[in-house]
Amino acid sequence: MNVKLPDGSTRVLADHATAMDLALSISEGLARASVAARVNGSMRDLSAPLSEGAAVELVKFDSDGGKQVFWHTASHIMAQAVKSLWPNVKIAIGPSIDAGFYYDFDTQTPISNDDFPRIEAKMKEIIAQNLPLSRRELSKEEARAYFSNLGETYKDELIRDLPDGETISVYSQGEFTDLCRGPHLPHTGLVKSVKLLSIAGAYWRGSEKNAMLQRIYGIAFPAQKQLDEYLLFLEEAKKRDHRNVGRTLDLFSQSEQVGPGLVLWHPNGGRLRTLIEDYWRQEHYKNGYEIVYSPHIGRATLWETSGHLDFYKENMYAAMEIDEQEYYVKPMNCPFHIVMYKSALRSYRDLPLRWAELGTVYRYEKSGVLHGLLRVRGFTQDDAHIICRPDQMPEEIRKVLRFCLHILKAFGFETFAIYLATKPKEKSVGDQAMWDDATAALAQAVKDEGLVCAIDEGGGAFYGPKIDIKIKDALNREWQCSTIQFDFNLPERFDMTYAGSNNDKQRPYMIHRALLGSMERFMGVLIEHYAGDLPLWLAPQQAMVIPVSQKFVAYAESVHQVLVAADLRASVDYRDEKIGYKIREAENNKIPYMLIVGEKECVANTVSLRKRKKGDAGACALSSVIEDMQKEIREKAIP
RNA sequence: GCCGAAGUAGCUCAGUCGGUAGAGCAAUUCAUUCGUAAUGAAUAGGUCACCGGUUCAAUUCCGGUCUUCGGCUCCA
Repeated sequence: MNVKLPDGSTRVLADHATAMDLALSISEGLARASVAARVNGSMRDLSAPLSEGAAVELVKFDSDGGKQVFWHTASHIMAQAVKSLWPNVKIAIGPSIDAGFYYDFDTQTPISNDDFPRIEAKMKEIIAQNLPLSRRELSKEEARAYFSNLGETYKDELIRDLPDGETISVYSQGEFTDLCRGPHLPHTGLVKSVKLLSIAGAYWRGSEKNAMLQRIYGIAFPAQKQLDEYLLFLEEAKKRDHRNVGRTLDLFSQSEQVGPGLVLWHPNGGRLRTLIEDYWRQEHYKNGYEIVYSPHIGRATLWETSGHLDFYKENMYAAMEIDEQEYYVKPMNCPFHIVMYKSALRSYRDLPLRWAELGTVYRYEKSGVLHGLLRVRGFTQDDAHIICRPDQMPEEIRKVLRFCLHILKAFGFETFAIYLATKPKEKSVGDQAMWDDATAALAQAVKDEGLVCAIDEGGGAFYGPKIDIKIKDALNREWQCSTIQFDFNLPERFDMTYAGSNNDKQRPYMIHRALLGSMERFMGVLIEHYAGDLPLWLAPQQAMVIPVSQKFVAYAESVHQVLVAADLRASVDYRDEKIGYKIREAENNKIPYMLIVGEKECVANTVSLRKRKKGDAGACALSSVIEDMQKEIREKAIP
């Protein structure tokens, strides 16, 4: 029989040959490295027989699909190990994830990380046995009977919910059998290295109403070296953690006394935030926005009109009474902007209006979700509302998307993942034509910018479709910051209107958007992206003048004066310490420029330049250092 | 909110099978006046998260609360 390979060539194989046979016919190395096969576009076991004319691609670990198969098998191995150590444990689900795998268990006695070595040892035994994974297909009834006999009630429930008549596949390795669509590795021996990483609770089927299961996360690789590299990566991520960097750079803190999810910005963090905000304001004015301010609280009637007291109350803080009137702390800025809109009659000639506010909002977030700067209870959104006519809408969307990317790029983010969320299936407001128009405009804007987006079908808010932009950081992790959302709800609720050209009442379109998301989250992401090594234009401290000894303090001070006069953020390390000590500290504090001054510099009227992480660069004229710095600032150069 | 783990000096962490605690770094003082990632010595610093209970005695055991961490759910 003939099969087609990805390069377009065909290969002749014996009848009933498998993908493994194909691999072996090409090379033994390929056979060893293959984890599965993509046959006519779908993933199959290497042991599955091929059919005449099939298009076959051998999948190795280094592809996304290969990793999925590999980690999925690893999760089965973990489940087998756990079952063999605790036979009464019930197994739930165990998929591969972006990085590794997990398996959910229902356990009588809790498993803890102290048990990881035992589980890992057991897994290694299973791996060493090179157990083949074999696939079997059962009818729904057979499968249910099989798993309920074993007392695996979760598996039974999963099968129960599959469509009738569906063929159900199970995979076995040794004495362990699991419900699984597959495919899997041909045998357990391919998993050369494995490490369990963490354990956490997880609801069965992700619902708070269901039982809490124990989820064990792990990672595995075809070679020990890859595991070592991955563990190194985890360490790197930990080093970048904005909570640690924030402490060492003295950017911010949180306090039990102040309350969870509330951020204290220290002078360094305050400086960074001011720099971001100043740039943000400047760019908004340049791009046709006006900046507005609104209060932190508003009367209950405002939130009744907006619908927040109906739909968002659980996220809002309790009312406070002022002069026998109820007031609420704002969880959003939009109602204020709308009331502002309504403070005057608006004409079609006035639109579009683009109103931006660095609006500080407070939301009750469940205690368990708080996380450093990334998830807090009080935060400042870089919010804006664009109020426009329907005919202006596509252009406004294009503009806001372009503006968004412009701002994000200025901060050094170059790659994005864009998601277009469409009309939800259940509840929504606004007629279908508006949804279609708006969704099409969003999709078109993404296309016009030469970008691609993933469609999040039904993922929109009930009040309109949206685009979410996730930025990818230096470690390729995605962070949600920007969002561009249509709102068909609030203009209606507040009865926003403008006078059309015939003096008829028209309803404007309203778009909410945040570019950075919130100051808190964005700064958290920024810190992790740069691991604290901020670009010069954002560095709270741009230069440190370091006198070699106390004798040169006066000269150091004169250098400092020149830097300050040039609008650079500099200080002098006056301390009576050795130069190595002061340099070490400046490096640890991620100060971009160190200007060392001693006898030589004092005499020659120069400075000795040392750039962050780059080491000694020798003597330079102070003026040329300043020029370099100013250029670097102007260009927002990436370190 | 739920599951699990944790909270000891400013930071990172030891420790006490119940008899009120220790290191390194940081800080302060003194000496040193130094050339590109840690000079030396001394000193000070803790209601062992908080509140109860058990006990002759609790930082240690028990209960509750708060906070943090890892997840789940949710989300800027």
